[in-house]
Amino acid sequence: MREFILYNTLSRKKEVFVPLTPGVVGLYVCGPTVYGDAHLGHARPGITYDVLVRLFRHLGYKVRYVRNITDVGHLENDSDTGEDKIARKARLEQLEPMEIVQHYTIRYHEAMKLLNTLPPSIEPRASGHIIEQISLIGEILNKGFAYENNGSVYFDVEAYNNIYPYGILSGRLLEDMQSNSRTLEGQEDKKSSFDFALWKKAAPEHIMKWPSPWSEGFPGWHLECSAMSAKYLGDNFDIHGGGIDLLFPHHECELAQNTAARGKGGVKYWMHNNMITINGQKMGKSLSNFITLEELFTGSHKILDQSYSPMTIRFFILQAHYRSTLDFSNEALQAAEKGLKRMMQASRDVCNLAHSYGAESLTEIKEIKEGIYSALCDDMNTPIALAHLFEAVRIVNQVKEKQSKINSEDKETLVKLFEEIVGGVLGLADEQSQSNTGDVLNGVINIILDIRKQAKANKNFAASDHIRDQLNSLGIQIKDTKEGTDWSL
RNA sequence: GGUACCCUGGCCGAGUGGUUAGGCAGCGGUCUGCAAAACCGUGAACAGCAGUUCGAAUCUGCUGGGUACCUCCA
Repeated sequence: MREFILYNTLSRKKEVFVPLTPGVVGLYVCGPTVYGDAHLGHARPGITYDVLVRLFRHLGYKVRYVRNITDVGHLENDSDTGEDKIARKARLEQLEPMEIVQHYTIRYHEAMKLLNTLPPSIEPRASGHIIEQISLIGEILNKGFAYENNGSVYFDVEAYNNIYPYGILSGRLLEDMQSNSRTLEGQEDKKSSFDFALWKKAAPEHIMKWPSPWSEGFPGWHLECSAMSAKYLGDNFDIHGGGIDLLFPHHECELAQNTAARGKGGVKYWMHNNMITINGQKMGKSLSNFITLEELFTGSHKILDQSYSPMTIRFFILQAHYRSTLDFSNEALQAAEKGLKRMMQASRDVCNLAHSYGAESLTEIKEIKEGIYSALCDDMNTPIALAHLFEAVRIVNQVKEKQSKINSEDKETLVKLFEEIVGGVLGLADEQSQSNTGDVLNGVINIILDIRKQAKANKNFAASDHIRDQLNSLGIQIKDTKEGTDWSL
């Protein structure tokens, strides 16, 4: 099996990936808090970890991919009065919290499916794992790294920091943070502002609450990932992923909880995707400068010049390395759209290439293949892999245009590359296939094109142009090629 | 204020010491009744200054500009 290199946030270095169990990968990724529509920012981790999973499977690993749904415990802020995000949305829309959760979970799944991401192996919900979370709080309390106050339980960062280093993941020191902290309102229950809630006592009117040894309440946000990752992947597992904005405090707290309860962090490789920016600024809910995926797919947002297909978004994201920020702009999306179109055209053409017996083998093709694999296995460098794939596109086109020849073995290599890498690992599906337009429409258009062909043969260009214009006004594009006339909606 | 990161050609975006990234746009060409599309080819960059080095986009320092995290955020 080929060596796979992965950047580990914990060590701040690229490391050779060695799974805890040979041939098996356990991956946990922080999923969405379902209180709003998925936006372009959500597409980044969705696609990043999807490609990671696809790549591991392609390389022969068995992967268990766990991605949670946060449906409780995620507060608007860290003060005692901070409202649960979902409860708040439910109050505003006069719905049950679980109606909000159901609605946005379904919509999230739909968006992820359009982006051609594979579903996770397990998709646990925080509200379905209250028992596990309560039991984890008990362990942390027993070890002396948490305290109860007024029905709520808080993680004791200072006590923890006396034994284990708090801040190793995000690279900060508690002392630094203490000397530079802002004072927040409404934290009377906590010993220190760095302490974070493991269990919160719920107000009487609160719906999302469960009984516990301490109070009727609900679990803290950071707790769910510790509890659910351990449940489905074990106390030790290979990779924990998520957006880089979750590094602190979420992942730092998770690591602390794991260590406090079990004496070890439990995660071998921490992996973080970077942000998508808009005009150089992070795209996010709190900044309300985000574009939802639906708006992108339909073009219904004032800053969008046009709509962009899910695969365009996917391609756009894959053209940047996952650890780099990626700036959104119409220009960049349009460039991605055209590049993708060319890639997919070659992907379709490669199967129909005529190979020549006795044509010399192109060493370039082997180099391209090697380049693609080594790029993907070097911390999942998809932009480099795509660059090599575009070299393959050029070869396909040259053969297609009869500017060069290819033997059957090389052709097979190319076919496999497009199938297994473009379609399989990168997950770029062909959106242009006409199979879904219906046989009747296909037939009708073919009849019309046949009439136009006859008009052209008779040099009746007025008639042929008229047909073209009429079809155009219906949104059907006509392309005259050497082989005949292509059309697309 | 603390910590970290970034600044690459018109745009997006790879690249950690010496060789063409790639995509889009541009330009030149092929094809075509025309158009569109498609295809081929191609010029162009490393924020500024100083240093290390035989040699730096790549290492070091300074200056300028920007971003992220420190409160919820993918």
